[in-house]
Amino acid sequence: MPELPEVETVVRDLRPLLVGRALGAARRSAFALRRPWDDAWDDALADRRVVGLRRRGKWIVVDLDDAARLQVHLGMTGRLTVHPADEAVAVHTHLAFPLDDGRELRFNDARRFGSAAYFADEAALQAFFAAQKLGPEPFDLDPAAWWRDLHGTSRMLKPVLLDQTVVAGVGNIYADEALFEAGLRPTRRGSGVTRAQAEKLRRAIVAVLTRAIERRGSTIRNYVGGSGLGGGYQDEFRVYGRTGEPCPACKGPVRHLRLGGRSSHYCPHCQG
DNA sequence: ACAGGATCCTGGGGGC
DNA sequence: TGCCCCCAGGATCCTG
Repeated sequence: MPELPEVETVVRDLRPLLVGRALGAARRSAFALRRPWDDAWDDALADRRVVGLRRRGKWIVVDLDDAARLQVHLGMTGRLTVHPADEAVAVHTHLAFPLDDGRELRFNDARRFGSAAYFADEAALQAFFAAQKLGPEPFDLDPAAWWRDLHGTSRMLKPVLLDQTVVAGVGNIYADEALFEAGLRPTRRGSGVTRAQAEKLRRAIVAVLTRAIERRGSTIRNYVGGSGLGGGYQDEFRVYGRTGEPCPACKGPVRHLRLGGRSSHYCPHCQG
C-alpha cells in the first residue's frame, strides 16, 4: 500500500512527535512479521532516545541516540502511528513502544507483509540496503544512468518502475500515474524507449511523486500518516483504479491489464 | 534475462 | 443475511 509519498508523509508526521522522545520497553503481538523480531532487540532499544527520522525508498528509518537504527517497512497495510498510551490498542498491532511523554508509538499491520528490524549502527543498516541492491531515490536519478538502465533492458516499463533496485520508492499507483504523465504504455520495452522519452519519464516520476507528497499521499483503504490523518492524492488519479472511466486528456476509456500479477491502468490513445 | 505464477496474510466489496 | 470469489499502495521465490 504505502509507496514513497505515503512513507514520506508518515516520516514527516512522526518527526515532531518522536524526535527527543525516549522509547520504553516494547510490547509485541504473538504474530510474526515478514522478518522475525529478535528478542535481543528489546533490550537494545529500551530507553533509547530518538534523534531523527528519515525515509529511504519505502523504508522508514528511526535514528537513535546510540547510533542504532530502527527500520520499518509498511508492506501493504502497515501503519506507524502515535497514540495516547491509554487509547485502546487496535487489532493487528504488532509492536508498541511507550514514549516518555505519555504516548505510544504503534506499528499495526493487518496482512503482516511489513517488517521492523534493529540495526546496531549506520554501517549495518547500509549493508542491508546494499545487500538488497536498493536503487537510487527518484529525486536523485542521474539522467544518463537512468537512460542506460532503460535502454539496457528488454523488460516492460511497468515492471522496471516497480523494481526497487532500479529506482527506490515507486509502487503500483505512481508507476501507472507516471507512465500516463509521460505518455508511455506500461508494456513498452525499456530498450525501445528513446533518450527523450526516458527523460520525460524520469521527470514524470519526479512530478507525480512531488505532487503526491504535497497531498500527503493516497488513501484508498488502510493508509494513514503518522498522525492518523489520511492523504488526498487519490482524488487526482488520472488512470490508476479508473478502468472504463474517461481519460482526462482524450476522454476515451481507461484500460486495464495485468502485468507480473499487478494491475496496470493506461489510456491506449494517449500512451504509445 | 525475463515472464508468469504462487506465496505470504487479512479484509472489504460485489455478485448471487 | 450469508457465502464465495476476487481484489488490494509489496516483495520474494520458483519455474519454463
